[in-house]
Amino acid sequence: MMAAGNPTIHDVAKLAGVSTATVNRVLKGGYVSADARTAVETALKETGYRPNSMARGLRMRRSYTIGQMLTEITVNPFFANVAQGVENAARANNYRTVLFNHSNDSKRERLGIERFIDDHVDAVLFCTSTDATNLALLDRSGIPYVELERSRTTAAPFIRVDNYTGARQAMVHLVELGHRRVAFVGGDPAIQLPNSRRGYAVEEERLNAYRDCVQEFDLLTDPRLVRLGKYYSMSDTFPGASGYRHTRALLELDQPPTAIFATCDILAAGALQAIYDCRLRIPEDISIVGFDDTLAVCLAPALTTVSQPMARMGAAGFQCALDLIEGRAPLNEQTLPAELVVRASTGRAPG
Amino acid sequence: MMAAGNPTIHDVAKLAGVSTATVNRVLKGGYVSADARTAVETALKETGYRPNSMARGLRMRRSYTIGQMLTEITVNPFFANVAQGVENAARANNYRTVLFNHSNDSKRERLGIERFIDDHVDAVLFCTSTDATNLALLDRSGIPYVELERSRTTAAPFIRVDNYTGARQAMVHLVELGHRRVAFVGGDPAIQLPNSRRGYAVEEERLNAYRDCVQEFDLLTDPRLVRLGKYYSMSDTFPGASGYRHTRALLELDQPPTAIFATCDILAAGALQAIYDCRLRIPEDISIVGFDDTLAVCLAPALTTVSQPMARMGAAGFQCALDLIEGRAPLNEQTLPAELVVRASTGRAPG
DNA sequence: TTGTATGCGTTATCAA
DNA sequence: TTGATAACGCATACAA
Repeated sequence: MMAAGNPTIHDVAKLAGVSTATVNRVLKGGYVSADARTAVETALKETGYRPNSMARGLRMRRSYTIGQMLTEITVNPFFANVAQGVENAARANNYRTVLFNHSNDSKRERLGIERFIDDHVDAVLFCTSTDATNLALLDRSGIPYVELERSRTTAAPFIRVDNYTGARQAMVHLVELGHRRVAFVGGDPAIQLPNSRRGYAVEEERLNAYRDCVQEFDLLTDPRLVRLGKYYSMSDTFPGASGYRHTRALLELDQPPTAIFATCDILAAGALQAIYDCRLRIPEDISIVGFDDTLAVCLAPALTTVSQPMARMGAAGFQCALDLIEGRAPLNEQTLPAELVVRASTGRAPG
Repeated sequence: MMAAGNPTIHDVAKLAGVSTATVNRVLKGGYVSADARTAVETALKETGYRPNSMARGLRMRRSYTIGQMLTEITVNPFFANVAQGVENAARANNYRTVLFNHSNDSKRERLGIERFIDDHVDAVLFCTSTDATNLALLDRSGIPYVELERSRTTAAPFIRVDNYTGARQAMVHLVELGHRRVAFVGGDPAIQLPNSRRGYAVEEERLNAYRDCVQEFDLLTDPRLVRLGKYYSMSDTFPGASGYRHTRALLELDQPPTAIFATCDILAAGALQAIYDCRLRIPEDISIVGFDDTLAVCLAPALTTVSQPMARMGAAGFQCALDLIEGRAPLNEQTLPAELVVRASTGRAPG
């Protein structure tokens, strides 16, 4: 029924008794007589013809592939969710995606970008990039890119989340529950990789929201309540180890906090373990809010957290990339909202 | 310095003053004079030439791409870990991978396979496949495939994990801690998708290990202690919801178990929530063991679990695929060990 | 309305 | 040791 290998457009043409140009016309739309059309259509069915994407890519000088550079899909589910959002949008537009995880290693990222260039990806999406000089490689190859979550450059479109407002919701929620001694466990703006000059840094926004709320609602001010570090570790066996350590330290304070705002679910997971070890009860003894909404539903108790629109961010990123590919000019910056999801880890302040 | 677009092998040839054939020879190895070689090498450097993978793929009738069909990367971290293992092995062999998630929907899987065929992937890896008739599509296109974790066919290479021995370790561990009333919360062999005739089914193996140990160690036999269902739900907001429900039911028994073997970390996460709600203490009041080692380290308390060699499984799967592609005959079946990791959720039986 | 012919960038055969 | 050339499968300009 079928020759060796997959049928080509030539096979279809021969079977239908027309030229490849005619087959192409019924495929892509164009002037075709009714007779020719039906002949081609039956031939199409008979052969089960499917175009060869490499040949098409070569001819069209377009691979219909976009590269996704991720920090590390296995370490934080955040990335899997973003990737999924990109993937779905891409599929819907007949695009495929190729992933690469750089593990926050700029050299690895460079390798990945070179791979992407070899693959002739039509664009690349970063979530997130480590280094502006790597991005320059893409500029040199004329490959457009967009940045998600964090940005290293001001030229490329940037999809961000409103971390400030999201973090603020978390704090307001705690204040409304009567908490006045609230700790912050989160990313250290200082140790983050060099950012662009856009003026938004994930860490700063979250920390600023905390500090502003401490002021505004006249909460307890104590520098020991603010614990900065990394969101998760690539090297520890447990990525949330630092959340654990910070929380242990907080609980050993003469006056421990009644609530902790851990600005990443992974950090919050570590915090939950520390609290468990100290035999404290959540939320009766202490409340905790996370950020991201990744692990949150899986933890015990289910975590109140600031939910990031991961899939939407991915989809928006893909749309920007497609605009760039097709010569349209996307917004240089888009801000998506984050929203507090209240679950079981927050309650009225004790005492 | 560089013309529009990426440099081609022609650009290199012209710059070096040789033919493309000579450039190809220095690239791929062959008889080249010292003079020509140095000329080409400098031209290579100067242009920053990188071969066009689509042109190569077209010419070689090989895409250097393998398709990865996953159940759903965002629902169970298991898949992200397997995918990562595949990815790393693939990169090391100059292969790239393309992912597709079917969400246990056989129609979606079919769509994905058709995509893979269009992409002319050289092979596909399933983790896991839903339907043997979908696999037949690949047979028809002459695309080899391998199955990971579960198999629907006996023809394709199959990489499996020794679930029986893994589960047995968990049970023995509990027995050694003095538990005699042990519950099983796990997958129902009956509701699983139709399996191949290989005689191993993940669910059966785990359940059999449980049952054998109950017999062998003379543990309490009570049908109410065995709770079967799905490992995780795609539709609930919390994939571990059924673990929660089963555990609640178990705790309401007149004689609740002193230990629960939940054969998936997601199920175990639900169990932990139920136990937390009931204000029981782990492991003082009740012990719990999971399976997979995905969420385990993140839970409170850190979960004792049977660790699956996810990355190894992915790497082995890729190796099989490569063997198939290059005409070697890989083992038809490979069994990888699973190993108990003891953490904080298991302790001596109370009382 | 249809067919012919060419090129996309590689690889590899063959003749020189 | 080297270069001209053909072919992979598709899309399309141009001719008919």
